[in-house]
Amino acid sequence: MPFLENIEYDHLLEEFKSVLRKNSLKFTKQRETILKTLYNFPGHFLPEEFYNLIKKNEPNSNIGIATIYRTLNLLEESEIVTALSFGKNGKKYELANKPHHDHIICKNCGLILEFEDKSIEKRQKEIAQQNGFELTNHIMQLYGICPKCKRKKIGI
Amino acid sequence: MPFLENIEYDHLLEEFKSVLRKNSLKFTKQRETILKTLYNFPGHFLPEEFYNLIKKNEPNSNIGIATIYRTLNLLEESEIVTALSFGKNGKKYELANKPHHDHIICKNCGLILEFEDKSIEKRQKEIAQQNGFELTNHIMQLYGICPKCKRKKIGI
DNA sequence: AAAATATTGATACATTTTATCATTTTTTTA
DNA sequence: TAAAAAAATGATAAAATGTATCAATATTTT
Repeated sequence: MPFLENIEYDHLLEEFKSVLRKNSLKFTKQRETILKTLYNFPGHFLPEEFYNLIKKNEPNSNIGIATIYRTLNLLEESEIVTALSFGKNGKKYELANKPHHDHIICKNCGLILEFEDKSIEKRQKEIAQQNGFELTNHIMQLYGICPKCKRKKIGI
Repeated sequence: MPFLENIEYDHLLEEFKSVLRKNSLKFTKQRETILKTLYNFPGHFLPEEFYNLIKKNEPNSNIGIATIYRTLNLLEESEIVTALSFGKNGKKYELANKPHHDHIICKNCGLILEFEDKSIEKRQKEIAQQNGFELTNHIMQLYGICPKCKRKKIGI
């Protein structure tokens, strides 16, 4: 049970519990399993991928797909997970407790890299202000061809 | 028939025809109507909104919704239109023949403003290079609360 | 421990997008 | 320019994705 000794995870768990309390929601086995899985599997998952991941790794949990959708929505609203939406697919979810970052995505193989850039963030804030907006968050995705696919000379 | 004398539109049309020729596709009334509508109605439309717009403005065209989807996908692949995807809705389409720009979106009322920023574009290119990517395009969407909604003090 | 409240899984339903296919339109060919 | 070839169309079935419903169950409050 490495989780019980993991400060980072414990912190996350407390944050989630706090959100639940504030909204008079309940802390359930399913919600805990979902959070734990998000923590243990860094990456970007569609709800369905997530569902399968949990079925495989927590065979006894028996979580319904509806609960996956419900919980991911809840976690997104609480800003504990971030949703990425691109391409033909629906939204992909990832834990938001890491420092903010954006994504570079390979149009050929779907590889996703993460990066962050303070100078861009700063400009974004300025631009929002210039337009009278109060900036809450942003999405930035760079698309291109990754080194591997470039070598393979695969066009799009 | 102002289109016949409109250089900008003619150019767009030629571009479209060129894409069609290259792919052994055919230039049809429906495809022309869709391109024309995109040109005449700047904005960001869902396929369904687009469908209704055409039904209203070109009552004789009688285009099926499937053709709207098919043509928007084709135009997107050809980079003649750009698709924006955010929130719970599907993709919104707009003509891509204007200078590149990004979007600020109000989380409350859905208002979309456009902007461009050369310094961000430059950084993006650098970041892609640092990661070995060949950058082809990007999406950047800033989210926040627009001035009007701020005044109304409507939270999210 | 009982009552109150919220959650769950299963699944029906809704919505959005794509696939199918007979018919029509466009383009090519001779 | 008419016939043949190729592709597109509209209608609609089917798939894909996400949400709502509801009886049963779990959690929290009292």
